[in-house]
Amino acid sequence: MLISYSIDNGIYKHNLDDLSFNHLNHTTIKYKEVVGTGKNEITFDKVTIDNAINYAAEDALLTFRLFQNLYPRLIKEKANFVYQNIDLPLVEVLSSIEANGIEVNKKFLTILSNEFENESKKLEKNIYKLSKEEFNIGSPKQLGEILFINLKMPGGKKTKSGTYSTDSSTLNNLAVDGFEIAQLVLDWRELTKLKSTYTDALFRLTDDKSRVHTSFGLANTLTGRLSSTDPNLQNIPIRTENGKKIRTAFVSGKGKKLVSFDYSQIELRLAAEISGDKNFIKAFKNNEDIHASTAKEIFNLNNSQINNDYRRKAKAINFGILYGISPYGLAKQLDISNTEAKDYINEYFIKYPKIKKYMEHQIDFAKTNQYVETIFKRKINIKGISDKNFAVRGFAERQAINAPIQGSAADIIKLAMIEIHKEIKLKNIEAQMLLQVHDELIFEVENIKYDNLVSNVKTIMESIHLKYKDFSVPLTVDFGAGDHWGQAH
DNA sequence: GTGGATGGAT
DNA sequence: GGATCCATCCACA
Repeated sequence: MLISYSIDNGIYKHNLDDLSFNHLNHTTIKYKEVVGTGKNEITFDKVTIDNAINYAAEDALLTFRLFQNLYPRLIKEKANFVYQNIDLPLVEVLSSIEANGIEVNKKFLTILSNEFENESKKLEKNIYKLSKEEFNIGSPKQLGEILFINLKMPGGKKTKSGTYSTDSSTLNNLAVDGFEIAQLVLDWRELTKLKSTYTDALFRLTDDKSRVHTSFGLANTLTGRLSSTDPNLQNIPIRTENGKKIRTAFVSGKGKKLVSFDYSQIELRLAAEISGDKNFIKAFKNNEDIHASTAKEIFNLNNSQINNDYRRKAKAINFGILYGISPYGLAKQLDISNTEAKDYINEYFIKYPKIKKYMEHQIDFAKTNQYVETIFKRKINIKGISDKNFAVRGFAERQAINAPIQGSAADIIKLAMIEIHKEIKLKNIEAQMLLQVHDELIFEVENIKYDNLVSNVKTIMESIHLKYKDFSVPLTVDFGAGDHWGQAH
């Protein structure tokens, strides 16, 4: 468990009784205090059983200081709802998730690790053949010199620090131009990344029951999302074929299943809800394919005219909107001209006028208040909203647009987690919450309790927000089950 | 030890 | 020059 007390980003207190000490070697207690203009940070790292008593003594001091210095501001800044009803009760839930851990198949991890190793060794040999010399492929500096000096390839762009850029888009361009070595390096990068960051690291972090226990950060993010470390279980691969294999290593115990529930398009739904855009709300009420629906609107298509290319473009714009897109960014994303991108965005704002209003309002609000807020009034401070530098200002503006959406989604799934945790206890459902991945919750459940879990969890996730606020847009949850995470998702 | 480059997720 | 994170590696102090 990783808890911060932070005034910048919501305020938190914890009670020692709330914490599980089953996995103290995974426990980091972090105390952050900001008073006036000074910043004072005390970090307790890797608390062990031996010093738990000392830690308890420290905690009394921290709690005292918290109430003396921070609690008055908590009230004054009206952040009390989020504190009392979301983040504080979530502490117990996270503690339980961390203690549960999730089982991994160590044999399979070993097989995967060897497979990745062998494949990357082969690639290495082929890369050296083409480069005519051996070098450290993992060094961007050496790689850049090989490609752009020795082999004289075109398109060498320097990074800030003066080395040649060798990121995936650069290498991809070279690969498309027929430079075989670039594709080999991309493949090599994928395999070595999977091995070092995932298969080997996960193996190393298992306990004596083959389970891994992450630590969740409750106050590490600007928007109110959780974060996950040691290992980070919120970025397990899914996009590539090799990456997907990693998810197969996360398994359920004998006689049990892993069940995954995920919110469908929650951030776009919240954008519709917060902005009040009629067109968007209608599409969600009718349970339409939202990207196809957007394609119809902005390209003026009928049902028979929609194809994957239109849908892909509409999807990129929808996601771009959430992030406060610029025509330049969209152009790059879709590989189209700036003017074409600008046309798309203009058309978008014509069809979804309240979205445009929302964006403008967020920027105004942030300029006036130096913060924005989620549906549940979580405050998110925004720095640089009036900066003279357009890059700094633009960044702040995009934060002002994105943070309430991302943060509201975080609030909602947190509320659901708290309620589900209660419900599982109350109804004696033999199931454990294992993971949260921003819009997804994963459980391990006795086979015979599966139906009970599904009906309860789905209902809570889809309706918990209604306890506090009426919504125009429905929230929907998809679920799946299997013997491993890949199957459940 | 630390910052930069890179890349994994939502 | 699209938001939020975290881990790994290299290179340099």
